[in-house]
Amino acid sequence: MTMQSRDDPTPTKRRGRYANGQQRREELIDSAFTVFATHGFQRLSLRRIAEELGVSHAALSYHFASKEDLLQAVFTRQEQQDRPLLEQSLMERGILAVLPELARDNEAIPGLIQLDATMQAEAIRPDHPGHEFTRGRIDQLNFDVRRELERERERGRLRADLDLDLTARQITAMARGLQMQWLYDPSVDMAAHLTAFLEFLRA
Amino acid sequence: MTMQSRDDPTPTKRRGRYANGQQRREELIDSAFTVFATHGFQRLSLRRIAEELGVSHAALSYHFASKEDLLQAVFTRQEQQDRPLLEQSLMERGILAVLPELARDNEAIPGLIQLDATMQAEAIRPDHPGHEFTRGRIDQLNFDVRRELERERERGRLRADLDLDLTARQITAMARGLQMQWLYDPSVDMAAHLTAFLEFLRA
DNA sequence: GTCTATACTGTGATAGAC
DNA sequence: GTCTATCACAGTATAGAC
Repeated sequence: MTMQSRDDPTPTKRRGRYANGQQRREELIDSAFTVFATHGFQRLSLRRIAEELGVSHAALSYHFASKEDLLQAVFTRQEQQDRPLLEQSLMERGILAVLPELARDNEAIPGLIQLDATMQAEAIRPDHPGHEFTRGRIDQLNFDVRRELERERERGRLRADLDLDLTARQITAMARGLQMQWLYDPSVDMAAHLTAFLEFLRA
Repeated sequence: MTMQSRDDPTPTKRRGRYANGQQRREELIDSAFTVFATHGFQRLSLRRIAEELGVSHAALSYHFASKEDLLQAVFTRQEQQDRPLLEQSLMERGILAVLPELARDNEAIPGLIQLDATMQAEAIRPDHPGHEFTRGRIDQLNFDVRRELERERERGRLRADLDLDLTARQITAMARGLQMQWLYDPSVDMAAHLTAFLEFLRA
């Protein structure tokens, strides 16, 4: 269950209409990723983003079907980049130890966290173009967390009486809520709040 | 500490420019409140809202300094309406019992919950006109929850080893996160997740 | 005082020139 | 393939009718 909700054309070429616009697209995704992660993305608009990337807004519109498409590409890129290292950490130390660290790491990329929170809120509308994508990310996260909790339980590090579906959702919900509060007040210690909660879950 | 962040002119009259536009404003707030709570507010725009209320968008702009001003007025109205009953419930049964009920009540007004979530995400930008207002609401909520937790502790219903500031934020964060997930999937049982968490806190 | 009519700026999207 | 030119719609502001 990988839930690859993005269309992924074979890396070399496809999509008939153009020969290798794919490569240009990848370049733009990388640039956008960097801009969002560092510069912080205040006042997000296609024209402003394009300006940062040194292209026209229409050029961006050519490479990405919509603004939503661009943002989704950035997130998919991030996920793919972080996945290997994350899986390794989880395997070695378990989610109970890794989760607070993830929260701390996120403090280094406020722009992406803000973008994520904004996207998620905007896409609540069922007819929003990014609705299914975002819903899929939420489900996938809950699924992944649940799986990691199972592993912890197998290792005897988790209380035996927990409903793992429920617990997974509690964790992802609290993490989300803490992110929002942290965005409004950077002195909020996301990791500390998560750690205190995870203590309740330990065997 | 009431944190009355709205300007509140004396009920009778003030504001020099008009004699009693205040009353018309109140009417519009009531109508808007009803529309948001029931109709669900999909595709929010001043023109669309005005259409629902049976006035022109310019008329709305006359009574409210900005779109943000209108939305804030709606939320302030809701808070003032619910406050007395809420305080009574809290006094009688305590937050540990009332919170899950509140979550259930919220399921009856998805439009307002969605509006709330959207506003909160949009106002993350420090230069957003609603930033301070929203930040104030978050702080106020954490403050109120913390106070109620203190009461529960005094009544001996709460574990003695809890950091109440931290616990309050855990609660509000999880509640927020659950709301978001529920907006994407109405089968998510917010009350059940909250109840299970509050169990950890009981003496 | 309240509202209609109108216009200004900035947004995301897109048809068609190159 | 790429990007210019243009579009429809957003929030906001204001002039003037009533």
